[in-house]
Amino acid sequence: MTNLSELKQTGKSLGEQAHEAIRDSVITLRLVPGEMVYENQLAATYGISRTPVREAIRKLAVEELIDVLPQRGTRIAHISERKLKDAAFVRSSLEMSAFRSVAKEWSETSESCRRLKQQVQLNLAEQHKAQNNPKVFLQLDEAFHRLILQQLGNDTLLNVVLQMRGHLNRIRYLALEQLHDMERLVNEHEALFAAVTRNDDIAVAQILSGHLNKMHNDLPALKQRFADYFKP
Amino acid sequence: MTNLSELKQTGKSLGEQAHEAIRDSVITLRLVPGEMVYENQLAATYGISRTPVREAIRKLAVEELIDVLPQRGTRIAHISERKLKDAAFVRSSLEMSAFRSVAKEWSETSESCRRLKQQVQLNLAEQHKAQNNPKVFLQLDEAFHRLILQQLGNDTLLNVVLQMRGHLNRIRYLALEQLHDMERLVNEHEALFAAVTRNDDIAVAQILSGHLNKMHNDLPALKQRFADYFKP
DNA sequence: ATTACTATACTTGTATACAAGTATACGAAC
DNA sequence: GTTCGTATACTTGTATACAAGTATAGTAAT
Repeated sequence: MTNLSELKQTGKSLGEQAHEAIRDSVITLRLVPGEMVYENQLAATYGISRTPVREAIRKLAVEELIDVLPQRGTRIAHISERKLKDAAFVRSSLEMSAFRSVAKEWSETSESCRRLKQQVQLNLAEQHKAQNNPKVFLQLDEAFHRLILQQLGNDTLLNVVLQMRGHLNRIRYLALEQLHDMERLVNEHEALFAAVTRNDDIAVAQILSGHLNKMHNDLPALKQRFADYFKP
Repeated sequence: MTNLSELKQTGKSLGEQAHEAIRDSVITLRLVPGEMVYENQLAATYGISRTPVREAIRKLAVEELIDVLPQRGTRIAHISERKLKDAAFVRSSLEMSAFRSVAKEWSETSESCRRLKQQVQLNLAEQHKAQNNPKVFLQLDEAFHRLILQQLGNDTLLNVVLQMRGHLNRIRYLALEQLHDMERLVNEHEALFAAVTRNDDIAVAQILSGHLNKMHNDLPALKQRFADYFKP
């Protein structure tokens, strides 16, 4: 696991570092849904005091990744179908608007568009190479969406999408080994970006709409297999 | 202003109460953009210690309503045109999706739809009566949008919209006295809801799209008049 | 006068001490 | 055996003490 000295690296405050560390642990399921954790325990784990740990926990509670039970402890949030559905709706709405907007304003003469195109093409090439490595592929998938969202220049939107993806990614990590159809996902990514570069925002909406709904297929099976992780 | 004992009321923790109190002060401009505040000072104001004040401040910093300058103090965030633009985009995208979805699933036979209809009609009647009271009208306006958003049953989306509105409302409070065209806004609200109740999601999108862009008209004038409040 | 240095009085960041609420184990009463 | 009450060992909530960074005022050197 993560020990104390691992945190002492950067210029960030202990609170921020604890936040990132705990958040990552929750999303990648190293801290399993439903598990109880305690401020003292986490503080000891990271070799820091309760204060920065509390700060981290409060932020994660706002995100609904953990539940604070007053005077009783802190629980890693169960995976909630309701929350998944809601987060998917928000993410979909925002990515749809964002991608369409980027498509509408795409121009090969724009410097930023050209730079983006290079990065995306690099990313897509790596996606092809990572077909047999689900974890790497998942990160490249994330990076692809992020690259295009960044082109919009709306950090607020980007942060909301990333927050939603925190919840959605928990089930993707749950289904890591079952991550199949990677080839189809790459193809969709390529079709999506092609539509962007020819200013075809209608096609973008069409492709993206189908693309984002892929994940829900495995849900029933996952819910059965990892019943303890889900909200009753 | 708010004193200490005002906080001791409810079952909520001091941290939550401080968060609500400070947040409200920021949005209603009692704490003016650009002003420096200090944890000790706020703690003294509310008659509590620094700990719950810090908790509140961290949450507000995530929302970008305040800036924490390490070892220097805390600044009430300037009004940023960039942030306004970004927040408006996010809000618009989400309300558009939400309203359209509510319109598509509207049914007069549904119990929840009938209940909502009653509440909305009551709200619209009050909007008519509040034509000469901008502050009340603003709250009714908020309530109208909130009522319909709640019908979607997506708390996550609602919370994101409310967060965006925190930023957008600061300029509405700035322009309180100039809040004109209230009659037109009511009419738009009525047209909007009428479109919802006849399942006309296309009209909903059309009306809402124009409706949400109204606020930006006054911006240049406000920026000139309250230059200190804006980011340079 | 200007510059460079230093002391100082702030600030937030972090650790720790204390208050208060919750669940449980245990035992007495019945 | 069951129930009730109580002590106890936890937890988070809050207050305070201490550490460390920042800006500034003042002073000495030039």
